[in-house]
Amino acid sequence: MRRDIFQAIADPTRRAIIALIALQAMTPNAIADHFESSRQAVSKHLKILTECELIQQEQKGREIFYKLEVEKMKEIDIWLEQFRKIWESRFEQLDALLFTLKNTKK
Amino acid sequence: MRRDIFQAIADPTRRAIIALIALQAMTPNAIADHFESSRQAVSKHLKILTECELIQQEQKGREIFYKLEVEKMKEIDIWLEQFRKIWESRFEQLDALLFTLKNTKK
DNA sequence: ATTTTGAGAAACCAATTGGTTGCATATATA
DNA sequence: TATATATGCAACCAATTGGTTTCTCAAAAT
Repeated sequence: MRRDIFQAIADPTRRAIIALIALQAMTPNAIADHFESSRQAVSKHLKILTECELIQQEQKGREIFYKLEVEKMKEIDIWLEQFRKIWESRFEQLDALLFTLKNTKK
Repeated sequence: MRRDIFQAIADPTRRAIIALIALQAMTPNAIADHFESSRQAVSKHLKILTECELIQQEQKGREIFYKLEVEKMKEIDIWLEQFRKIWESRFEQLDALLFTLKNTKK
């Protein structure tokens, strides 16, 4: 069952977890405190995020800190790149149009 | 049942459809020709993409052309922004470190 | 006018998902 | 040493998902 980053970020709770631990690593219990759902539900989300290497574990005694592998997020950025090209070129086209209008007005 | 862009791009077929019609609008049949699955399956994907306003319909006779609303993709870009800040600041930190090493070496 | 074609809608189905509860295990703490 | 705490794992469950087949309707083509 191949995990995929796009599937991982599809769930809103998972996106919230990612944002939560983006700045500092946290334990499952600490993370679960921020949500309605149970620790086990959060743990399942953490498992999915770990499987697609979006987060990493760091064991400290009996606690496990989960930290975001922010580099992995670049994969989404790379996928977006193709569309960014399109919306930017449209913007340039609009820009060129405005320039033409401005100059023909004189 | 609130549709969400992150859920929409979670499915690989849907991502492929998005990429396919990014440059030119296409009919369901034309799109389905590019995939293994049936036209009905593709139509369901198109429905989901329409519901979250990632694509738009243009009726021409009995044909319906689906075109990408590329602006909508910016929503993902905006969400990514917070993480881009983090990975860029890390890069700057690394940059600063390399700079320090280089200068202390002398 | 009849037939073919493009497409949405509905009914159905197996697989997956997000969640729960209960249990097992290892590490702290009393 | 006995107890409390942190966590993972497995079994189970209802809801959702991605898919199929069948049906209907409207627009072209014959």
